[in-house]
Amino acid sequence: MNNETINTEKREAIVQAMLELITERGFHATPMSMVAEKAGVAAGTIYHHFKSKEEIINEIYARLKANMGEALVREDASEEDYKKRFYRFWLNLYYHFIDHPKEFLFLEQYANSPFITKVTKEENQRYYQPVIDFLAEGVWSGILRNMDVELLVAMVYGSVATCVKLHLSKELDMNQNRVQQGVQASWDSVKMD
Amino acid sequence: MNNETINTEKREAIVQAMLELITERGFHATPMSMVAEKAGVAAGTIYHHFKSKEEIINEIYARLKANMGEALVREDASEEDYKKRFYRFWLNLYYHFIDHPKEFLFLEQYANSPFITKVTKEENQRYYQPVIDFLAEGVWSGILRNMDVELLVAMVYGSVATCVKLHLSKELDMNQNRVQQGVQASWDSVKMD
Amino acid sequence: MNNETINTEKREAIVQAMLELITERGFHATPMSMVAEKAGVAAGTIYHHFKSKEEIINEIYARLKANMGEALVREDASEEDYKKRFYRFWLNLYYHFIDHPKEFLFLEQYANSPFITKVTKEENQRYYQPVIDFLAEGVWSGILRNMDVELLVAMVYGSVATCVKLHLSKELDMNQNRVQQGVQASWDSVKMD
Amino acid sequence: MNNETINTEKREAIVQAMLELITERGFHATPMSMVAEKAGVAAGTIYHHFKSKEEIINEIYARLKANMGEALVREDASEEDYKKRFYRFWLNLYYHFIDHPKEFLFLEQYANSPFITKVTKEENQRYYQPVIDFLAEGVWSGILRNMDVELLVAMVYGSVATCVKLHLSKELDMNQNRVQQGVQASWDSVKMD
DNA sequence: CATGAATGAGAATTCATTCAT
DNA sequence: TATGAATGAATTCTCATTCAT
Repeated sequence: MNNETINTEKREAIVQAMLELITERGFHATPMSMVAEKAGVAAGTIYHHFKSKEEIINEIYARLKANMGEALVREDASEEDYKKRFYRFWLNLYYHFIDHPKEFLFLEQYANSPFITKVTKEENQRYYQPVIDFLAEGVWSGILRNMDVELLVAMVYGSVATCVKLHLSKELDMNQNRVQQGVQASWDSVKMD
Repeated sequence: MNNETINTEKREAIVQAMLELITERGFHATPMSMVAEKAGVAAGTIYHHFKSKEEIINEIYARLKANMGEALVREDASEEDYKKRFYRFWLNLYYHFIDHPKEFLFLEQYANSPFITKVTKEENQRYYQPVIDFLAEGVWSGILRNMDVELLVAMVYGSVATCVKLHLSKELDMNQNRVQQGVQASWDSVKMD
Repeated sequence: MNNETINTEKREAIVQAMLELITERGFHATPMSMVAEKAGVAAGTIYHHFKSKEEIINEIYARLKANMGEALVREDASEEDYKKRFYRFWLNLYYHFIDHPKEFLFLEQYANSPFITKVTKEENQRYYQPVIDFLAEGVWSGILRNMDVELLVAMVYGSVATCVKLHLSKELDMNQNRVQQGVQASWDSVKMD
Repeated sequence: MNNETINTEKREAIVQAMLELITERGFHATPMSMVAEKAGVAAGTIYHHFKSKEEIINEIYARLKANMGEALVREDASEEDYKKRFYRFWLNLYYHFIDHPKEFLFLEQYANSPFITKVTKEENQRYYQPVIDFLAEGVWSGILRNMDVELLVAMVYGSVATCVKLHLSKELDMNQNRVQQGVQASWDSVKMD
C-alpha cells in the first residue's frame, strides 16, 4: 500500500462519512466531530484534506454530479430511435438515483444552497451537456415541442425527481408499472403532438 | 385595541420575521435573537407564544399550506370544462407562488424536513383535498390517463414547482408564453391521449 | 440593588479577571473559560458585555490610561516652582504604577500591540495632554533643554518605566533613596544646564 | 558541502524564519507550520534540531544577546576619555538596534517573558559585563553620580531603548540631531554635576 | 404577558508535536 | 536526518432557552 493509497483512503472515508451524515441529518446538524468519528480519523485530520466544512460539500457535489453524468449516458446508442433514447436517459437517471438515494437527497438539498460555489457549479455542468444537446436536437428536428431548452431540461429532470421522491418517501411503491407511467407522462409532456 | 389584538400582533410579527429570515438564511443560520429583533420583541417573549423554534416552523408550515389551499381553488367553477379547470388550478398555484416566493421557498425547504411533525402534515392535507378529488375524478371519468392519484398529484405539483423555481432562480424569464408552455406540458403529461 | 448595578458588577468582574490573568499569563495564554471562571460568570456572559476578547483589552487599555492620567496630575499646583511640579508628576506616575503593578505591566505589554485599535489609542491621548503641555511649556520658557517634545515625553516616561520595572522585577529594592536618584537623573537629563 | 554544513543551514533557516515571524506576529500567532514553510523545511524537521518551540526562542535570545554584546564594545579604546567611551557605547547600541530592528523588537518582547529560562538569561549576562564594569568604574572614579550600578545600567539602557522605539514606531524621525539630544540627555542623567 | 441578562453545552477550527516511512 | 500526514486537546465564540424582575 503506497502513500497515495493511504491518503486516498482517509480522504475517501471523510467524504463518505460526510455524505451519509449530511443526507440523514443536514449540514448544520452534522458536527465535524461526528464526521471524524464515523470516518475513523481524528478531527484535525479532516483539515489536512479540506480547508473547511463547506469545501467538503463542494467536493461531494462535484463527485455526485460526475456520477450522475456517467449514469445518464450509460448504454446510449445514437443510432436508436429518439424516443427510445429519451426513455433510456430518463430511466438511467431514475434508477441511478434509486440505487444511490443519498446522492439524490444530497443533490436535492444542496444543489441550490449557498454552500455550493458558483465555480463548483460551473465546473460540473459539462457532465450533463450531452443530454442537453440531445434535447436541443429534439426540438430542432421537430420531435419535441418547441420549448426553451432550459424549460425542457427542468421539466424532464423535475419529473424524474418527482418519481424518485415518491419512491424514497415511501408514499407510493414505485413498481415497474408506475415507473412506466412516470416516464411516459414525462415523454408526453414534451413530445410534439 | 384590546389585549388579544396586541397578543396577536406580536405573534404575527414573530411568525413573519421567522418566515422571512428562514427563507433567506435557512433554519440553523437564523438565531432566535435575530428573529426577536426583526419582530421587535424581546427574545424571551417568543417563548410565551411558542414552545420552541421548531414549533414556529410548524405554525408557518400550517399557515402556508392553508394559504396555498385557498389560492388553489380561487375562482373555480365546477360547471366549467375539465381542462379549463385544470389550467385554472395549475395557474392559481403557479401565480400564488410567484406572488409569495418566500412561501414557496419555505415549503420546498421544509416540506420534507424532520422539523415538520407528522401531525402537522396530516392536519394540513385537507387544504388541497378538493384538488385531489378533482384529479381522481379526472381519472375515473376517463379524461385523465389511468395513473395512481398520488403519482398524478406529485407530477402536476412538480411541474408547477419546476416553473416557479426557474422563475425565482432567474435562470429563465418566465413570460406568459413560457408559463403557457409549462401548463400545457403538464396537461399533456396527464391527459388521456 | 438595581439592574444597572448588577450589569456593572458582572462587567467589572470580567474586566478585573481579564486584567489580572492577562498580566500574569499574557493574552494568548489566557483562555476565555479561565476569565469566565475567575469572574464567576458563564462563558457566554462575557459575550453579552463584549463583542470579542480583543474588545475587552481595548476597554482595559482605556480605563488604565484614564487612571494614569488622573494619578499624574494629582495635587498639582500650577503656582509651584517648575522643578517641583516636574518631580511631583514624575513621582505621581511612579507611585501610581507601584501601587497598581498590573496596570503598569498591562500597559507595557499592550500599549504597542495590534490589539489596541488606533481609535482606542487616539481617544485616550487626552488624559496626559496636561503633562505634555507642561513639558512643552518648560522648553518654551527655557527651563528645559530645547528638545522635541515627543522625545522629551518619551525620555521622561521611559525613566519612570525603568524604575518601576526594577522594582517589580525585584532586581533592585527601590527604596526612597533610589527613587530619588531616579527622578533626579530624569530631571538632569532634560533640564537646561 | 559536508553534512554538518547542511545541518547548520537548516538550523539557521529555522532560527531566521522564527525570528522574523515572531517579531512580526508574536509568539502565539506564529504556528510552527509557518516557520517550517518559511524556513523551507518540513514541520517534523524542526524537532530534530529543537526540542520545542520555546527552545528556539531561547536560542534566538542567546544569539541576539551575543550580537548585542559584540556591537556594544566595537571600536572601544580604553585610553579614550570616559565621556567619549560612554557616547560610543551608547551609540553603538543605538545603531546596532537601528540596523537590526527585529533583534530589538524580539528582545523587548521576550527579555521578560517566561519563555526565556533563568539559565538562558544567566548564561548570557557575560556579553555585556564589560560595559557594566565600565559604568561601575565611572561611579567609583567619581565621573558618574553615586548610583547603584543596576539602576545606572537600567537607566542608560532605557534611554537607548526609548530612542530606538521612537524611530521604529515612526513617531519621530530620529535624525542625527535628535540622536545627539538622546545620548546627551542620557549622559547628563548619570554624570556627576 | 414582556423583558433581556445570563446560561453553558456545543460548534468549527487550530496547532505543537509525534512517528512511520 | 528529513518528511509531512496524523493526532486530539484546546480555543473562541454562538445560540436556544430560562427566569428573576
